Amino acid sequence: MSDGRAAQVYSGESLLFLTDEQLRQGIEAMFFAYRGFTADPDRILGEMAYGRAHHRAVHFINRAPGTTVNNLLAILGVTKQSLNRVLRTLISDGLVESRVGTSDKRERHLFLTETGLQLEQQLSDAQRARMRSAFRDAGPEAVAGFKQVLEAMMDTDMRRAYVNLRDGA
Amino acid sequence: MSDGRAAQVYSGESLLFLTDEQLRQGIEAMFFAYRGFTADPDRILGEMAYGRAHHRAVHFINRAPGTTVNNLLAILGVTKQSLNRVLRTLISDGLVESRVGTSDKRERHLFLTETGLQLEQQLSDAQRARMRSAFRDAGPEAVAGFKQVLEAMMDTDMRRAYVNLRDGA
DNA sequence: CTTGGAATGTCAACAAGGCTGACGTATGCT
DNA sequence: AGCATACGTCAGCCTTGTTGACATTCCAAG
Repeated sequence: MSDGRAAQVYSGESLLFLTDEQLRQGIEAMFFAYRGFTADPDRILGEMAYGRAHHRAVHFINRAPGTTVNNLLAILGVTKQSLNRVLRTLISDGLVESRVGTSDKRERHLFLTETGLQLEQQLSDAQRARMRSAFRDAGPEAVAGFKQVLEAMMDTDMRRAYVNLRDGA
Repeated sequence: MSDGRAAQVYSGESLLFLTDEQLRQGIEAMFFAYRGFTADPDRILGEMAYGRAHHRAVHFINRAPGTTVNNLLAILGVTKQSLNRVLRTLISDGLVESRVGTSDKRERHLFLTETGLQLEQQLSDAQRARMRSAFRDAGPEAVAGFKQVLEAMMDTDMRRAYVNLRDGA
């Protein structure tokens, strides 16, 4: 199973960054950092009747306005029932608008309303503030490495979704 | 609120890595990567009666054998009731042993049994495999940056916990 | 020695947010 | 006409988080 020893043995050069110890550090760093990553928006959401699931929906609708439900489903990686519960509250609270598709009337295209945009701003300002601070502390080279490793850690489908969003598919 | 524009304006040199666009990429990278990060252990846990919470408990007990419940509570950032539910099943299933403290008999010290160690190995092998692959693809400099940014993203308390674990407190 | 507080465990109730399964409706395609 | 697709919804279940209340055990201070 574990080839950490092997990695150490092979490291005539410098594969020391692949030791089990280094990998464990990476795992724990992901765990603790993700907590920080979600902490600020969670605090804001906690004061309202919303949760992390609402944040995710609002984020990606803002990111790709007019996206369809199926599309969002694929990006979020949840079931339609799960997403629907969230969307229903967002729509009835007037944060999200659902428009019937023009070419294909089966599809619903999702948009943020003014209120929805405000919430998105509030949440992403909070989350960006932490990210900005972390980026600034670490510097541009570190940020490049950070993104490189994260991208390599994604499942293939998610990497595709990520790259599409990034490069404007 | 958002000072992304400001960052761009100030970037006589190279603060371009602090633009809102770059920060958004970082945010989405964290989101997608974390999904990959937990996917493999989740699959294994799904086949048993366990979930991600059990994984976390087992991981940190293995990491610091003999740790107390309070200690684990602080690291995991959940309530004792929540943790207790998980620990109870792990103990009654014979994966974790809880020993009354010698110096302070109020404390319970937690250890993995042989079976517990096996599960931990299985889970962390799976998780390390993905981390190793990502590290290898990205290379040592990227890994250094990855850890640097993640560490800067943590809450102060969690950073302390992380560093203590890393440096063997 | 008594008492207060700390550490732990447990019960009950609840909520968010996942899941599956089943079903209905509208629409599009062949 | 009939099948497939997109979406919504109802019902029920699970995990994992939360509060609040309360009991036990034990250390330490008075």
